[in-house]
Amino acid sequence: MCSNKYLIVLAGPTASGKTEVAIKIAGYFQTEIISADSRQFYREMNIGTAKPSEEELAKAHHHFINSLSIHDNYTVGDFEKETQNLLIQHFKKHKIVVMAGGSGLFIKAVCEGLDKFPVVPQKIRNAINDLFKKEGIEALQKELKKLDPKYFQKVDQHNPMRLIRALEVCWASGKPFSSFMKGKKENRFYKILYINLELDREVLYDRINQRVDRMIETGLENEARELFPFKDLTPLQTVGYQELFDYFDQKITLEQAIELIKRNSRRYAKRQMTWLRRDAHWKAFSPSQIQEILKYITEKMQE
RNA sequence: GGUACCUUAGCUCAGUUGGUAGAGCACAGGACUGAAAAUCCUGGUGUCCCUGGUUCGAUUCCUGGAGGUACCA
Repeated sequence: MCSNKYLIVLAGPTASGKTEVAIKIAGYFQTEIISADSRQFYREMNIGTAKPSEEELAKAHHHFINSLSIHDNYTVGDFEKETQNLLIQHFKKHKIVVMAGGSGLFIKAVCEGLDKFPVVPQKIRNAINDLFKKEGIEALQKELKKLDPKYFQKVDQHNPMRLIRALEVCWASGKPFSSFMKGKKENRFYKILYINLELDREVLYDRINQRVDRMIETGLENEARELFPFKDLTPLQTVGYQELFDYFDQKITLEQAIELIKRNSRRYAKRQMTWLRRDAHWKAFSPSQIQEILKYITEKMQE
């Protein structure tokens, strides 16, 4: 397919400098930014998600940031759909757009598409969660083995979330989960440039640790305290909040919570890098190589 | 200054009746199609403080250092 529309995907681990680089790219090409940071969508979460500041948000239009409440139910499927609609509109007038974020699955959904699965009523998920709570993972394994033996062979059988997800689709549709999996990549109507920000591990970890200290200084504890009543909501299953919730519950001290936020952020960054590593299409830059990045994009668009 | 105890992985420590060692955490690698900042799997990374002695062989026993902790002066 021939297209002169370009989606610039800017990824990289947390604290690698995506926000700043994305704003510079958007500024240079006079375009907008689509966020692919699944936690920055939520209005109620600010400091802990390292959301762009007011000042940064004013420099470029950011889509999806502050678009949701923590009380909303939102899935990566919704994100894929909304982003496609947005891109259709956007590319009518513009040639290029930037998508920046660290949520690998969300990026994949936009770039390659997800298979279509039936909508699962909340009741069904609750029922399966109850089953898990009462009878353990063995019950989930047994049930999935029965309903979708093909996927059961493939799935990580020790991972309750994988099992629950597959089972809820089986229960909701009456068909095996694997029957919905076509595994075919979507042909997008735009071209995609994959850019990945990389830093030495030591430097990255140092940035993460310092950023956590800054979050604490700027009031993360108060932000988390206001969200404490909602600590069981999915959006709050997030590094930087769960640790403080444990502190509020007097399970750990504040100092311990801060150390854990740092550690869990480092681990999160490591998982992000693992996710990005599995595809070879990333072109790596350091966050300071703005000129090189702009040049790379410009050259690619002329090809 | 004296006495006692300690020194083993990045950290806290266990252990080796003398055959070069193992836990927790930290860390590393990986998986991952609607909970994804979630969830799950795998992995010990080492001048056993230094020096000399005994011994086939010393991280382990003995001498002498160095550093640390506690108590007594």
